[in-house]
Amino acid sequence: MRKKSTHSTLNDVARKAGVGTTTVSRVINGGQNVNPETLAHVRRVIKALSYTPNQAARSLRGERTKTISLLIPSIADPFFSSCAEVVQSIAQTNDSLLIVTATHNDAKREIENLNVLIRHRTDGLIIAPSNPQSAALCDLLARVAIPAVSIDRPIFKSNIPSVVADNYDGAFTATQHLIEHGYKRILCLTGESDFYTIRERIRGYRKAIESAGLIAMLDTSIRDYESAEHAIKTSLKAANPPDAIFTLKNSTTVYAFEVLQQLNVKVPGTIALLGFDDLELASALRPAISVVQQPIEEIGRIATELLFNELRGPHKSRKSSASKRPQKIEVKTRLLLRHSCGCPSPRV
Amino acid sequence: MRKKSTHSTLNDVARKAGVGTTTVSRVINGGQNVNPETLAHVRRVIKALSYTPNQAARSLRGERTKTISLLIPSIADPFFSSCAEVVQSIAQTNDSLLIVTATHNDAKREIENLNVLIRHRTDGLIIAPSNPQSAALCDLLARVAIPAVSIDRPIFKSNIPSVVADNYDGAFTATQHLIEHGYKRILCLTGESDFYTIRERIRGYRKAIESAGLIAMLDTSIRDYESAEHAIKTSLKAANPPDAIFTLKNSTTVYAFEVLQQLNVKVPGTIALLGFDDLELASALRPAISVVQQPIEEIGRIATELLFNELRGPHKSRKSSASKRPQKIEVKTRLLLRHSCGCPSPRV
DNA sequence: CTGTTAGCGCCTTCAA
DNA sequence: TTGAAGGCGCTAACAG
Repeated sequence: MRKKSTHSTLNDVARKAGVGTTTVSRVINGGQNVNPETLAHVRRVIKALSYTPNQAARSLRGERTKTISLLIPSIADPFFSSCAEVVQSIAQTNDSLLIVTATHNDAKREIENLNVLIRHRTDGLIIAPSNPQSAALCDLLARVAIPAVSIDRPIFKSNIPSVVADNYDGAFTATQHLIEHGYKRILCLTGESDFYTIRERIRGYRKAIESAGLIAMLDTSIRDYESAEHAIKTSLKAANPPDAIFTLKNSTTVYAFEVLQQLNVKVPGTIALLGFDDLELASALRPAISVVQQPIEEIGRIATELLFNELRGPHKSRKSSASKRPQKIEVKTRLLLRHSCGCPSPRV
Repeated sequence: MRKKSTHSTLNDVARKAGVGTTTVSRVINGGQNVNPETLAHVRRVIKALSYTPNQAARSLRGERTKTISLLIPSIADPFFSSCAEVVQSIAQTNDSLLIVTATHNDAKREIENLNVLIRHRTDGLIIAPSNPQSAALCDLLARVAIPAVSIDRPIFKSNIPSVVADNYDGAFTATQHLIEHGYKRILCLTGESDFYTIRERIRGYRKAIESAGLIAMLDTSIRDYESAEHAIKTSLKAANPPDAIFTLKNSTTVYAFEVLQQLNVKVPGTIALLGFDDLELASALRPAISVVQQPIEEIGRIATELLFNELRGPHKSRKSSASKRPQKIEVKTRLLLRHSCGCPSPRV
């Protein structure tokens, strides 16, 4: 008969302390209504046995599992890891653990991960949906009534609240800034244009361009350095080459920067550059790259607080105040003007 | 009488299907020894009820919790988030979830987090110990017999295996490289010098310097841009200014780079620069920064595989083959020669 | 203030 | 091939 587990149980403690299990339970839950001496004694035994309550047993009784989960495309991505950092920190404040899974923007993996998380009865979900339209995701989320908040991208056709950057406004403002610099031919390089965030940014760019009576120049073909090189070279050789480039995502910004550098194009002299999303070393580059900075930490913070609010106050699920839900919180971005857009270099 | 939980249980399924719980249990565990028709029927009911087994109940019976945990200083740090990415991926392969907690190199938080993880009965631990010497950590880890592997830094006085970069060798090789370039006065800028990794790198630097008959120039005062500026300015004004700088951690490298740039010092012309740890945009900077690259993914991979091996084969805990444990696996670093060290710029 | 008891959902003997 | 029953560790009635 080998021991099931190496951990001692509440029962062990009770026996060894010569008290009932209830008393021990009271002790580990704050020690209300326990004789001070008994309390001290039991505490001593607990320490002696290095007893730690078993969360599984508690969860089984219907309590929370004290875990929340984060479903993101990638953990290594600075955007999402920054987000994870604040989510974890707030989870900790709420006495909860954070489970992280990576979906790699793959709907199938997303569902699989979600199922595992459901099996583990995680208390709540923060999710950057691989596909905002996914019916399978909505169904699953609706079937198990597990509190969820989406980040970075909304989940359409569901009443799951979402916290996203104001991509439209960010791109609009950025484009306007370029226009104010006097640039007339602003080329927009997108990267995968099928993402919600990218589409929103394109919308913003378009709106600003059209409002100014300029013409939109969009290239959605950028995938890597080579495609960026091709796109930029081509546009430079055209009759009306661009005088500014607006890149819509991190990797595209880097490719564009490297290509321009490689081609010895003067930035911002010949072509200005402005990117969506901040880069770690953007200010150490020459020229320092101006960017639209997303409020990552804030997105993570708001989403997590929303989630824990939901967990604390089990909202009347359908009626009444819930009727006006499907909230979508858009957090404003910030335009970080460094040098590549044509602004004067700030002193460090 | 409100329902305890919204989830249906194995019992619900059994009742609805008109079979015993055992049969349902068999079905969800592979369906061995079940009449094909019964099996199909039960499966249908399971689907109809969107039944998902409750992991807490399984764990309570003594099974694994199917979770492993990562204790790292910070999730946002690219080094550790890259590591987390591969750990999560391997965990997934092993049908396990990954819990991540941040210690911020604070021993107290580390212990607290660990206690929570123990309460959750996590199956295993991957930990970058805040302090390799911590007795409290060792004690705790020894008391609960929970499989653990340390990364980035070893845990001394314990038989927990560790997977770390070969910091000594990396620094040694890097310093030698600078020496081969002909630099005679190589200044080493450390950052917090009380960390294991930094100390190892200092050892490597020293060894190379001394082997070459040069004299070590060490500055351990770098904490931010200002301290870096002060340190570099001071050394430049000295009788024998350095002709190369070797920085021992990421942030220090960036500070040094910015200071040199600010001071209009020609790199690598006047002073060469080489850093420990790779930077996201190191190759986009001018000059592109040469670095010692740590095998992050490999460290994460090896550590996680070690952990799951341990979990699979509950090793005869003390005797026999275990006697030669306390393994310490040192993974070789890679010298990435770009331009700042004096090497010719590689074409992109 | 304290103890007894009945499950929470699941798996695993043990019988049939 | 199937089912009944016990127990994993814990907490919340419900007595004393």
